[in-house]
Amino acid sequence: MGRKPCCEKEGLNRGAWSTMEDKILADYVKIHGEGKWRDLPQRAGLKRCGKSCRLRWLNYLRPNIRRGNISTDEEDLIVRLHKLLGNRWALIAGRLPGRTDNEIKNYWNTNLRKRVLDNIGIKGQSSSEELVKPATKRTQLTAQQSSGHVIRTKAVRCSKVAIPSWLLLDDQDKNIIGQNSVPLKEILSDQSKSRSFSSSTTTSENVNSSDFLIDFDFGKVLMSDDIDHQAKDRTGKSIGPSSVDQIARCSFDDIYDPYLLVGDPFYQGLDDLDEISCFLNSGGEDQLVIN
DNA sequence: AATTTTCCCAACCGCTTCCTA
DNA sequence: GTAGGAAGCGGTTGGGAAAAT
Repeated sequence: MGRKPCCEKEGLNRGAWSTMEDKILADYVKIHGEGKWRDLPQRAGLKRCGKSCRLRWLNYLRPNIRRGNISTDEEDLIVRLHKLLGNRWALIAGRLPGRTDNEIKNYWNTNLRKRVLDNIGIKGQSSSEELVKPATKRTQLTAQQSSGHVIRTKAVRCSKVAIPSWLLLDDQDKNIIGQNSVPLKEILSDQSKSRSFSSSTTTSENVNSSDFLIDFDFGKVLMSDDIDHQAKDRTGKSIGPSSVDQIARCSFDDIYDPYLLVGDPFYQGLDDLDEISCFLNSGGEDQLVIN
């Protein structure tokens, strides 16, 4: 038994794509559009697996793909986004126009991971230019990986996000939260009733009732350039330009850092985003352990 | 100059989620 | 409500290029 293969493997081309194959695929997609990848090879006359065609299109042939060196700005953004999102390469790529998840993943694995690991503990260095590229050796990397804190993420969609009250904007902004919002206070209250909720610093009492756990399509919101909102920080001061997209951009400097460094009472113990992520992804099934 | 080692990245694999009948 | 197929995603691999010996 075993998993059914996505397509017949026999008689299919594998490995690097030829220019002829690229042309056939690009022409086909230009005419017929994306999608129906499973049927595409047969229709287009390609001896390739549908998944392979999809990947080739998305990572290489698609228009507006940016190729070439990743700028220091992009690099800095990748580091910040990775700090926030973990190995959610597709989400990270969504913030870097023209870059693909595969490219960012590769760039992270070959360039940034080592540098970030090397700089753990060195505070106050936000500029990637200050990060000196080490003479990387595979053996050194392996040693670091084995001794370091390697976090393996599960391939799950990020669909819920906790919004603290101070990040909630005005009434207009609350409209984007949607119908499925649940006050965190309620959730945590239920948690503490139904199970031993392991928290040394946090109780449901010090959760502001206007903090929300919301259903959230991160990708959609981040990709949106249309919705016009003003972001305000916890003091009410305007912190952001006037679009959600830009809020997303500025959030990593203006929201994320104070999020951890200043610390809302609720978030004070929650500086381990993985704990939050696990908790959210589990739909409350996992215990949220706050140190 | 030849060989070996290391690095990089495109492509593959398998799992999860989404969609639809 | 659910089963099955399609699509999306992240981890891993393989091979060519570059660097080191």
